[in-house]
Amino acid sequence: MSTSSSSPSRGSGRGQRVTIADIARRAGVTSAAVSLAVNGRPGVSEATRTRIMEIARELDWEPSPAARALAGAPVLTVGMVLARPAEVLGNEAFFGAFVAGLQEVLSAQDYSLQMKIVDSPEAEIDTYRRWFAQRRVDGVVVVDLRVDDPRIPALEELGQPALVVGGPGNHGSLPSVYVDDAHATQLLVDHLAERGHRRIARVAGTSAFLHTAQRDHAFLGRCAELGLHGELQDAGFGAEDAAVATAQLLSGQHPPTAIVFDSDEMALAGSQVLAESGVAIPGDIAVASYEDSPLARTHRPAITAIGRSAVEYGGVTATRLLEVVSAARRHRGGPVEEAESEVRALEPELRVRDSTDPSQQPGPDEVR
Amino acid sequence: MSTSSSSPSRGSGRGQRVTIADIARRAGVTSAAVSLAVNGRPGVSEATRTRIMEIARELDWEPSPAARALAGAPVLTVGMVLARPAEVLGNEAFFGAFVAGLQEVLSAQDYSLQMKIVDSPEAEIDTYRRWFAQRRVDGVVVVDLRVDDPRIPALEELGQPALVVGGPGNHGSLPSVYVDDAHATQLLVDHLAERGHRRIARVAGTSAFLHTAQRDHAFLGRCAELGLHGELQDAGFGAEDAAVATAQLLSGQHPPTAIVFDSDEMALAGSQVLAESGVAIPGDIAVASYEDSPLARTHRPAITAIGRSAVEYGGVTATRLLEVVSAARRHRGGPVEEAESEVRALEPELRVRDSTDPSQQPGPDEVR
DNA sequence: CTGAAAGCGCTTACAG
DNA sequence: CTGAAAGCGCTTACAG
Repeated sequence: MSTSSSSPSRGSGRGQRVTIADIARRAGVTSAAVSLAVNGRPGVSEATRTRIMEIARELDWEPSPAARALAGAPVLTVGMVLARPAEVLGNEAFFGAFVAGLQEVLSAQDYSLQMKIVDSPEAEIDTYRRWFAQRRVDGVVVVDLRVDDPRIPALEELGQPALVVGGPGNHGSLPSVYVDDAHATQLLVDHLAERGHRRIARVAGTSAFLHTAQRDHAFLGRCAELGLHGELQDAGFGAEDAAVATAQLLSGQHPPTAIVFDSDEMALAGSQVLAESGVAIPGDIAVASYEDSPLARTHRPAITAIGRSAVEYGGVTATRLLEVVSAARRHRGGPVEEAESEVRALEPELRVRDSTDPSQQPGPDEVR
Repeated sequence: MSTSSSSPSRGSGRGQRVTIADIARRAGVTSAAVSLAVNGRPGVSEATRTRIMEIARELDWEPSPAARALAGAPVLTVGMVLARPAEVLGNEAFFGAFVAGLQEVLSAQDYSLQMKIVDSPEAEIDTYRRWFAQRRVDGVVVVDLRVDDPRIPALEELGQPALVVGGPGNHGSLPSVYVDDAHATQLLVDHLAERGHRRIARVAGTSAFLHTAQRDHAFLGRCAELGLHGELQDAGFGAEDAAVATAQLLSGQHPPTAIVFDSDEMALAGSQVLAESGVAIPGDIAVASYEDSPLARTHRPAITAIGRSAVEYGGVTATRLLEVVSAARRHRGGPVEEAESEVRALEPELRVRDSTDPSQQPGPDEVR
């Protein structure tokens, strides 16, 4: 089969990319038919579709995302922008796993993820505006939801597919997925109460984040319900702030007998301070974390933590975002579907370890 | 100024996007002139260029990446694919900071970063192939360099802009950036030798990685030069493997008096094992890490570590990749420039702390 | 179910 | 320095 049959390539043919025109020529159909065939759309018979697909594979054809996008098709990319100090990303066990979960689902649907790090909410909003104006993305996922988040009204006004990670509530008319922080809080408090603790402190991360506020609220609420003394101690995010907060708790009039930290990093830093001060864990003070990680497991005592399966959380998020994107595509311009606009991604789970319960033996699931 | 002057929009004008044609009409020039003007290319007078730019801003014009790409311009995106278990990303302080450093430089040049997580080197190579075939990216950055890395020949064959992070050496004909692991190793060993240690162990990560092999080699070499007893203990990456390796070292005939770990996570896990076994740090055994992090600082004793400024490393990488991309664009098809094809990104720096030297007082730089 | 055409929004030679 | 045109590789109505 000689490939050089017709039309000597006009112009300076560099690269000589395979296009649907090449496939059409070989198959003896028009390029429109090829388009329908490879996109699995009705309009061609099953027989020709099969033939076209075979030729496409034979020719090693790869669709041109640029051409597709220019012609109005989805660009098969979703975006996520992060407005946090760069270094923080590396210090959180949660984030990498969440991204991995996102990627897994997106890749399976041939979608890619575009990420950008900026240094302010304004820059973040501006990025959304430009991404959509340029048609760089089909939708975005919004993380680090804040209590009074300026991104929500901005995205509502843009009217483009966006999925909010966080809640419940506070996501305006945008669809969202969330993990129930109130429930996680209850699991922790109840567990500690069962172990006989009456004075519990919570070392909390940045209060601007919605989930921090929700944890605070649930914490104080649950403590009140159970007749416990609940104490809040603000800290930024990060090891050093947590260490300072822990030291402060120790120096108080009536130090707590249990401390709950907002992340694994904070719990580890706090535990160091306790150990250094000669405080036994959990003998004198019990320790627990809202975030699990390998270090939380290998630490001695191993740290009781909430497991959230960040990978799964990411997966649910991606799945939902893709739904939102295709729904928006279906009825363009129409309002985003209201039904089920808020989805609980997964259930938090309490992993009890030595730091709150010395009787715990590392089970087989801890060994890997 | 009425906007409705000419040509009633043909077709079903939805969205009514602003294009260079609109700008051209307003400016009384051709759209080609607009293209030249907004791309800062010669061919239009300074006066018209200024006028065009003003109109573009007035009209809120955003270039269409799809149209640009289709017409042959760069797509302003670089890619990075990761073939590691998803969860690992979250557990390493290095990675997030590295990505942040990349982003910072890329964003400033209006480039974006596309990331993908896959589960094998084959899938990674396949991703490169498709990315370039589809013209999704202008170039890629290759991380986690392995000793005998199949990606190198694959990328050489593709002949597309790619920058290898790692080395020195082992990057074939591709350009690379690296941090001198041999030097870092020497800093660590020399420091421990100065403190009087004669039996030093190194708990090493996955030996498939080139930098692990280079550290191994440098470690044994430097120990030999100084007449020390150097011992290698293999471990995967991650807390649990490091804990096991540390326990093994302790149970040996002649336990070392100092242990160097390949990452902060490993050093923390190993330190736990030591503490649990009643081994004093640094009294009985000194501990050091190839990777610094907030937890390494807040740990007690604070852990001596190599500082690499992952953010800066990422920045240098991005800068170099952009150079490679534009060089490739300049002389298309021609060979990639050979000169300076291997760049040392930055100098490792030893941060001495209590875990090797109890006399260290936390300096003002440790407080933040 | 299939064919021929217009159009997406740019860039790039190529004449003037 | 400027104008008119072709072309990048698809998709999408619109006729047959």
